[in-house]
Amino acid sequence: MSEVTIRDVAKAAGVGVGTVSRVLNNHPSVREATRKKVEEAIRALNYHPHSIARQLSLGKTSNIGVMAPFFIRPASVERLRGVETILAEHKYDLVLYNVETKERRDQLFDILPRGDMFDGLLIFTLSPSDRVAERLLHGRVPVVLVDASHPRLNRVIIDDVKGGYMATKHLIDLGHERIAYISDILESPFEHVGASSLRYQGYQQALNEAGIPLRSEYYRQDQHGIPQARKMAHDLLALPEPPTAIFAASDTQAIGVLQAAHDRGVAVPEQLSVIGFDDIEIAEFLKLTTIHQPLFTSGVEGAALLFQCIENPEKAREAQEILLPLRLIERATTAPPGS
Amino acid sequence: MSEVTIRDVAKAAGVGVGTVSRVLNNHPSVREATRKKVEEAIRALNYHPHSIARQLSLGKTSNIGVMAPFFIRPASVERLRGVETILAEHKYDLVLYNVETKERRDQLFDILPRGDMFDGLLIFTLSPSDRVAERLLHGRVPVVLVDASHPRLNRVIIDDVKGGYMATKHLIDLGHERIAYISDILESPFEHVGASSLRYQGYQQALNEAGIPLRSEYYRQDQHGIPQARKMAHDLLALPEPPTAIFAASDTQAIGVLQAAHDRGVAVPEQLSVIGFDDIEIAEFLKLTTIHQPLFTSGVEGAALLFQCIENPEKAREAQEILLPLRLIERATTAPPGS
DNA sequence: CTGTTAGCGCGTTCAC
DNA sequence: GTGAACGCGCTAACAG
Repeated sequence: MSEVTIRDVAKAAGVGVGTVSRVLNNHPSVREATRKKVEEAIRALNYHPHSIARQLSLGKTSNIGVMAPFFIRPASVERLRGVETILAEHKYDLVLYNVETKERRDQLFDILPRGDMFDGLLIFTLSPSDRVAERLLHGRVPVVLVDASHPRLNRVIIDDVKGGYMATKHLIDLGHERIAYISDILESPFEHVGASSLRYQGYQQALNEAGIPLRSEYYRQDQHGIPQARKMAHDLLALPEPPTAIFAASDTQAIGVLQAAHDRGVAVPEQLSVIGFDDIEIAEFLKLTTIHQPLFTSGVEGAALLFQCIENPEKAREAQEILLPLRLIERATTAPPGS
Repeated sequence: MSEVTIRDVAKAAGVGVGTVSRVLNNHPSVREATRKKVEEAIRALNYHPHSIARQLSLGKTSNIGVMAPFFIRPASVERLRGVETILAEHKYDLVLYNVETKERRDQLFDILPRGDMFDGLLIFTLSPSDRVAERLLHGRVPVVLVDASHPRLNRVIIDDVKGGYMATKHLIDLGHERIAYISDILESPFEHVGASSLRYQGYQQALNEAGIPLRSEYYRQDQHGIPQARKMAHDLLALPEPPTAIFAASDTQAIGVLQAAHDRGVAVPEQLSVIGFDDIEIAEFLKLTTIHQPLFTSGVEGAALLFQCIENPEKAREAQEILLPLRLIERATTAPPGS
């Protein structure tokens, strides 16, 4: 089965391949009678056009590529969902390039601009260097960044500095002064992927503004993940003068903090305030105070912008920036210190 | 950029296209000197082979298709991660077909057996009918089912009946008699996707064995999701004679139950025992007692089996069944009734 | 060893 | 309105 080609159909219907092709793409100029005949043969042979051949001939793939680090993280998944929604509308499929190492990332940055395999590329969370951006810009297909940034590329982002500021400010307004920040690794150009270090800037900014000195022992970084965050929180809580509030760069990490607090019998929010970032689904269940960012929407906007670029290539050079709003969601893990 | 073809390289290097192709696929029979020359030209022109053309010529795509309902669910994501691990080893890419409606499912079942676009297909959680299985069997590419079953297809599964039994038995052994079961919708051939109804069978079996009569008011079903589960649990808890234990068909749903208990001030596990299914990442954090199934492993095993089939086509007809083990993980949400 | 040529399956002119 | 020939970019078989 399924070795049947357009030629077989043509033969069976007693017409030329051109006619079959015209029927397939419902071209107007084909007599009703012949159309019927061809459709009959198609059904009889259970013929389906070979999409690869079609792609080569058309120069179009009907695929969208998504390059994402750790697509398993709740935030990425939520974004992907948004993307999927738009793809379905356009009858496009999704080719996923997961990246978990620096090598893989660079390899993909090298290969992907070529852009065979898909008609447009979405890059999550990985901000390209100038050199890479240049390649992307001159590649065969349009590119849109989501949760990543570069001045010359189309992008949908949030203001991470502001987000960090908002979270920290909330804690300060509550009366906290011993405020810690934990995040994934900032230095690694791969791991940090920007956001955490921008949020850190916001954190510093809020502290400065309030005249609260920065304490290096209140800042910890490690690989992303619940257990790592738990460990960092333990270290923080074991300090001679432990923080009264912890700002975690992601809700996932906030969960680790909650866990550590629980381990040590530290009451949240009475003895420790915890604020996260993202507002992933379980955040509500955990009553976690957090900074909400429009995850699903970012996928929708990114995909929509990408399709605009595909349909209208000039658009691709515009380097539009879509800034999504942030919102503080006060739930039950933050309160005045010692309350 | 990137419109450069193999012919341009050939011209630039002053050789024939055949030679360039040979260099590309590092065919042994090409003199070192010419190879150098060609590689030089390739670099100079920044040439990358067009993969679509390559695929058409080779009849091989280096893609694996994954068809999954709601790939956003933690369980699917975890499986995908397992798949990704194996794909990376084989230098294959992932084409994702998300299905959220019956129509989409049927459309994919119709199109996908054609198997252009990928060299092998993984189907998650969707058990095909006999008719579809037949199509899959005669399709162009091998298929492996993960968390889905059909006697004629290769598959990696768990014993869901047994899982349901284990969960219920655990509750019974603890002394519970008023045991409820909540799940997603069983009837919908799409939504239920088998597992929940099999687990229900296990639930009934354990009850029967213990001589505990089945109570229809103790069984609820609704769409999958935390809020829906929360509502079902509320209904259960509002019963004149509420259950003392609830078995949720998935951890996600168990979270909804926990939430409802919290809403009503019902202490877990003192006044209500809760057991889930899957053992997703947050289950540990929530101290949720649950039935652990090897999610990540199922992806690994499924992908590995698929590659075996790709390399060895006879294997594809074998309809091998890989049964993954289940394990009861006792944490802190179950206890004797009224303890 | 290497250049040339014939497909891979389909869409698309271009004559008829 | 419709059939035949060509091209998409590449690999493989065949000469040389």
